Amino acid sequence: MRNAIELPKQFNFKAAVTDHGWYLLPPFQANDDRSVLKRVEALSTGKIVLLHITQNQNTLMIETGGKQTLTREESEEVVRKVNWMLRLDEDFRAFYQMCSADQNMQEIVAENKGRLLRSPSIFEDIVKTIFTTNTTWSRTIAMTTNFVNHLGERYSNESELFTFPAPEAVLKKDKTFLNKSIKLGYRSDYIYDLALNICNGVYDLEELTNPEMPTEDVVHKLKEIRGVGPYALSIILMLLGRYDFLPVDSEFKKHVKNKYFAGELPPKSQLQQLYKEWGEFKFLAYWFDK
DNA sequence: CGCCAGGAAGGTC
DNA sequence: GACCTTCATGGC
Repeated sequence: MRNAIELPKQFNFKAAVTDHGWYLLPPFQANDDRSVLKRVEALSTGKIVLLHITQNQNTLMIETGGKQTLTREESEEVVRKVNWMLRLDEDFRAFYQMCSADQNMQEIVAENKGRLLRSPSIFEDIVKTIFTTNTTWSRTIAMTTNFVNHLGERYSNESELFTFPAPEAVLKKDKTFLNKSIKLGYRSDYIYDLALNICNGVYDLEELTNPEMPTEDVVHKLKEIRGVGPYALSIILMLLGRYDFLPVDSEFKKHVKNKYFAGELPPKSQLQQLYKEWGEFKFLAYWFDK
């Protein structure tokens, strides 16, 4: 089955997919030349589909694998989720205007960059962000792969592909399982508590996707999540389309130390002042400064 | 063995 | 606020 979405005039498929590392984490996968993005996704009806997403001129083609036929509602859900993942509705005009005025950011406008891939659900993005803290990228891939393969739903009988687990699937196991089998280490507590608070209705993550909500309110709610500190907060806000906060981590420090401070790291207060002229686009300014 | 990896929590002062 | 220690795990 096939769905088509008309793309914005300024759109770069490969950049949107690969300018952030999420496409390397299951259930996302890309082909060798990164012209196709795939993903197993569970729809709210319970049907599990394999999405095959690619660009054909000014149209985004979404094929759902196999012989499956989708109802109208299921098709609409697929389109809605792909729209969110690739940020097709996000308005980059103000950012591009600032880039146009900066000699070092001309490429961003010329190549229609700025969109960074995100997961269909904010739960998945928060979990994956916690998997990036205080560890290496290879461990992040390992944790995500274990998490998906042990707790996700299988695409089909012959398949080794799985969905990203719902919070309910996490609660079917205990923290020891998360620790020993999925090897989340001390993050087991964070992930279990997050899933528990979602299922209990303590957290309403969907409201965080509402663009009308003031950023300070989103920040306040995200800070309540154990495992989400300043770095993770910045990443999650970026994934929600809010670029006000810098992800000041070891990678950020390495970058600015070499590029702006001749190998000598300045005090923390000074780090937070970097890119401040970019206002609500500080994250993107840093991200594309690399 | 110790140190660190795209940190964060919980504690002290 | 600024600092300190501890937290699993794996790579080196």
